[in-house]
Amino acid sequence: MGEHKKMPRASVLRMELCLELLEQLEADGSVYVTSRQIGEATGVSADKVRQDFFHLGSEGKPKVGYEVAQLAELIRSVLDLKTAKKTCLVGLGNLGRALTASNIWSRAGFELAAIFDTDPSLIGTTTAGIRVRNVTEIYGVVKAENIIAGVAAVPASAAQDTADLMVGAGIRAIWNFAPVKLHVPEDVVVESQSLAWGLITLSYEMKNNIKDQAPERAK
Amino acid sequence: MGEHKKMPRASVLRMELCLELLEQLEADGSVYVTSRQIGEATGVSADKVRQDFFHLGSEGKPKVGYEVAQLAELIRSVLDLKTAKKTCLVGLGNLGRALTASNIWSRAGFELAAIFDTDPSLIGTTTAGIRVRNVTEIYGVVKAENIIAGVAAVPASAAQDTADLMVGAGIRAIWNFAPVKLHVPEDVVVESQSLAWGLITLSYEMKNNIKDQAPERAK
DNA sequence: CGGCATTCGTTAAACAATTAACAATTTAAT
DNA sequence: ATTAAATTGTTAATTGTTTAACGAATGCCG
Ligand SMILES: NC(=O)c1ccc[n+]([C@@H]2O[C@H](COP(=O)([O-])OP(=O)(O)OC[C@H]3O[C@@H](n4cnc5c(N)ncnc54)[C@H](O)[C@@H]3O)[C@@H](O)[C@H]2O)c1
Ligand SMILES: NC(=O)c1ccc[n+]([C@@H]2O[C@H](COP(=O)([O-])OP(=O)(O)OC[C@H]3O[C@@H](n4cnc5c(N)ncnc54)[C@H](O)[C@@H]3O)[C@@H](O)[C@H]2O)c1
Repeated sequence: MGEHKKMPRASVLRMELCLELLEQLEADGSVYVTSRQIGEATGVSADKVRQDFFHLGSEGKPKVGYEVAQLAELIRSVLDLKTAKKTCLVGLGNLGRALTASNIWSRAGFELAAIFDTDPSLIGTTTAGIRVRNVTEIYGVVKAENIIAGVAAVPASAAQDTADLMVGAGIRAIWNFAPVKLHVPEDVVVESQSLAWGLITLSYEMKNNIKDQAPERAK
Repeated sequence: MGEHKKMPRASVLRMELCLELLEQLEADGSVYVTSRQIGEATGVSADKVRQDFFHLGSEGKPKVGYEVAQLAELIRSVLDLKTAKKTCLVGLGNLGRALTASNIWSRAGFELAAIFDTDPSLIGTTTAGIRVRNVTEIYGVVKAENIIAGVAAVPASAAQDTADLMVGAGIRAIWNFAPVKLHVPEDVVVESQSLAWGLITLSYEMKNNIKDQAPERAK
């Protein structure tokens, strides 16, 4: 059985997709699922699915497949989705509000515990049951509440300052939505996500797909 | 000079980041920029920057760098960001509202031209100057308005149906936010984007970074 | 019980992307 | 003018990911 030192990033992303399917299967009462079925449903080749599970240290039975509940648990464990991670949001603009209202936090073990902004008209209001505070309070709140992760949903011009504040307060991981490279100490993890990526790649693919007479085969 | 048949996907994503920087430099009045400076600002290695520009068919001058405006134009051209692409949104929930309010469309040449939903309490209301219509009207509207792209911001259970409707109406590209693999004809481009990816990878990285005594060097 | 078909775990080969290297080119300095 | 320093375009080496292959394990069927 394969031991996993570090998993390819692409595998991690696929695990997320796979877990989503597994949870659905679990809800539907399925007990076993094969690599082929997983591939069918998620659009990933069965080979790749098995290779990914190899990285995890897989547990399937030939001819039967993988036990759904057990596999889901393994993925949650490797991705560390079970341990609770208290999180703060900085910047309650359009994006911040959407994130606040969404249900994505708990799936990955994150719990939104504080919201900060600089806008006086927002400070003191309540969103999703959380009181919005002045960003100057971040140091004390993060320490007091033991918050370890932060989301930067502020304009690009304020992103580095926000990151510095977060790092100073002791935050170890930043989910950044501003289109800039954040400079942080080595022991702080940054995951940047530009929402525009999707549109840009779509634009490029559209242009190419129209020209291609032999488009990529679905696999 | 290198001709570009197909650019690596990763390069496309970096182009987006680079373009953001170039536009800022343009606004600041800079005329030239070197690969090293671009790398510095975007967090990409200078080598990779030059390799990416090689794919584009680069135009820099040794010792001087690249002409900012010209390079930006080249990227816009290769990514096809200039041609207008009329787009519709299906599903005006939390995510849909955030997307409607955001300014990401125009940068990539997309124009939000129609909004559809099934919720009677939404149909007929106006958001961002656009009247929300019943999704049953999609066929006629897409034809009449010459809409070529669609955003699926509906629950996972409705995503494939939505995709089928879009394809039936003649849409050639789908930006999908539901965590499912959409089955579409080969000549339709799908770009799926799970917002949870960021959190999942963050979770995995946090776990690994804490354990690592020799964390990845910033490059 | 004994073959047959299926599916897994693993290894190996093919492919793709990143990093490194360097000659060619341009500017600036002496 | 000539040299020195910087930076590009491009090729080569390295690294990483995906695809393919196949023996071993398992269930199924006669
Ligand atoms: N809205 C989107 O869909 C979208 C799409 C792509 C990228 N983004 C990026 O996400 C970020 C936020 O986008 P948005 O649309 O929510 O912006 P927004 O302007 O709606 O909201 C920004 C919020 O941050 C607050 N803020 C500003 N400076 C601050 C500071 N120093 N400290 C704390 N709070 C501060 C503002 O008061 C405001 O509430 C931007 O970097 C943007 O480029 C957003
Ligand atoms: N909100 C987020 O931040 C977030 C995060 C991660 C993933 N997602 C995904 O994005 C999608 C949308 O999320 P959301 O939070 O906006 O959901 P939501 O429930 O807030 O909104 C869904 C909208 O789609 C409409 N709808 C439902 N069925 C439809 C149909 N058949 N045709 C047209 N419209 C229909 C509903 O009326 C509603 O307005 C989901 O697939 C979700 O998994 C959202």
